[in-house]
Formats: sequence, C-alpha cells, structure tokens
Amino acid sequence: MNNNHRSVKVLRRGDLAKLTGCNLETIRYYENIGVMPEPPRSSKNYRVYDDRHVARLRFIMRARELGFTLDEVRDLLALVDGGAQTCGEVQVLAKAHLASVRTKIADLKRIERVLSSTVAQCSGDDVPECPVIDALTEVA
Amino acid sequence: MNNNHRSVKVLRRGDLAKLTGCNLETIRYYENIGVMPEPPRSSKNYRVYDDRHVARLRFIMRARELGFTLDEVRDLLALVDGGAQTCGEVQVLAKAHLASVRTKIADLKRIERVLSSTVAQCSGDDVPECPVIDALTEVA
DNA sequence: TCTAGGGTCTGTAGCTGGTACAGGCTCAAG
DNA sequence: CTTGAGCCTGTACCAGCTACAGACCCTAGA
Repeated sequence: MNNNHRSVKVLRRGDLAKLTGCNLETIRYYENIGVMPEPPRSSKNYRVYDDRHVARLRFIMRARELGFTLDEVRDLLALVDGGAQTCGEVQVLAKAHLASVRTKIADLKRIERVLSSTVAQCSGDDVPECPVIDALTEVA
Repeated sequence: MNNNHRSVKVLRRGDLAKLTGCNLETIRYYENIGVMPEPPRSSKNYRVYDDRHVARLRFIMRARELGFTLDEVRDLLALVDGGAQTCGEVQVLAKAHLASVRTKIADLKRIERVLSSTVAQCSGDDVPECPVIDALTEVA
C-alpha cells in the first residue's frame, strides 16, 4: 500500500522533490523565504502537498531557469496571486529582467573578446613570457 | 608633512584602496583568503604596503574583471609566484576560464531568446491573459 | 517482536565574493 | 584638549541554495 493507491494521493516533501526535480532542502528554503506557501501538516507534523503546490513549485523553477531572482519571482507570484494581474504589469517585470539579462550578455561578451584575443597570442610554449600574464600585469 | 613627502612613501590600507579603487574592506578580505600577502606592520600595528602590493592588487582586480574566480586567481598567482610559470600553464587556465565564459553566454542567450519572444507576444494590455505567465505555468 | 533502513522534522553551518558595522586604538590639526 | 579621521579586530549580512546533525516516525524483513 503505497502512494500509487487510488485514493491515497498524499504528497510529502520527498515526493514533491521527485516530481519537480527540485532539491529536497530547497523546498523548505522556498517556504522559509515565503515563495512557497506553508502547506498543511499531517498528524505527525509532515508537510502535505497537493497539485497546486506542484504547479507553484514548477512555476518558481521555470522562472529561476529564466534567470529571475527570487525577489522577482515573489513579485510575479504576487501578481498571479492577486488574481487581478494584468498582462501589462507582468510585461513590465519581464522587460526589466530581459534588460538585465542583455546587460549580462554584453558584459560577458566583452570579457570573451579580451580573453580570446589574449589567449590567441599565447605561444603555449614552455617559456615564461605570457600575453595573459602581461595583460593582467600591465600598468595601463 | 604628509605622504607626498619625498622620502616618506608608506602606504596604508586606505592609500592602497584609493590607488587601486578597491574597497577598503575587500583588501583585508583578500588577505584573509590568502590572495593578498600579509604585509608588514608598523609599530602601531598598521598594515604597511609598497609598490608590489599595489601591482598585486591590480593584478587581482583585472583578473576579477575578466571573470576569473578567486580560486582561479589563486592558481594564476601561484604560477606567477612560483617564478617558473610557463605560457603553456597559464594558457591552460585561461582557456578553461574562457570556456566557462562561453557557456555562460550561451546560457544567457537561450534565456534571452525565450524571454524576448514571450514578451513580444504580450499585448501589454489591462487584461489577465499573459503569455509570460502562460509560459511559466504551462504543463509542458 | 525486534531491528535496520528509510523518510521526515528542526535548526544551523557552509559556500562565493564581498560589504558593513561595532568598539577600541592612534594620531594630527585646531 | 578635543575632535575627527584613520586604522585595528571580529563578526554579521546579502543571494540562493546545499548539507548535515540529532530527533522522530514508519514499514518491511528476519
């Protein structure tokens, strides 16, 4: 008699973790910081989840995969939970996040250019002179 | 009589911070974690720096600007300090770092694509239906 | 029936790369 | 002689987790 039994569909923390691929401890962490709601408890004080918790956690995980910070996730969830969220409001958050993603890309591309051009100048030989070290050391 | 006096060129922590643009506390942090050496102390226990410390800190800061982690910086410095570093050894570290930078760029570009295409579908109107929320909620 | 193992509960510490602040000392100028 | 700036130390804090200790609880097998 396990959780596959027709009428017994109680999800515990480990089940939620497996269903979503989320780390077990992270679920508790999300609860602590208030992005996951406190679930009801069993008589033995075990957290009891249902389908809405699964959906909620998946939402959070997808937002994180898209690089939203947990603060931003909180804002998105607040809109959704408010029930009266509008496409316009969400768009504002998403556009702001998109801008920060683009900034990060630009920063990394700059780094990539400098690094790749410097590395390209390396002889790779068994000699002490190295363009990478020079670039890091130079006075400019 | 200040530090501009010809023969008195003692650098204290604040001077080093100003010269390099590094945060005052960060200098101590770098010393704690062993990327900056412990400098000699004055009679009153003040840290006393010289030109080599300035060069060292600038090296660290440039490496950080290029996205090297402090662990990687430690490795670079170990090679340089070893005295017998070779261009080949440095190149290995730099190439590895370059690869991780490129991975990050690719990840962010993927995020950028998803976000921008989703945001582009937004009406931005005062309506509850929102493609961004849909993307975060959908079962797929 | 006992026991071994898994799961869960809590609080707390650790990671990276800093930043900041409290409480005490020293020093130079006014 | 006081006031302010600078320095010293240790420690706490940030994000976003991850992990571990020590206590329960429960079930399956011997």
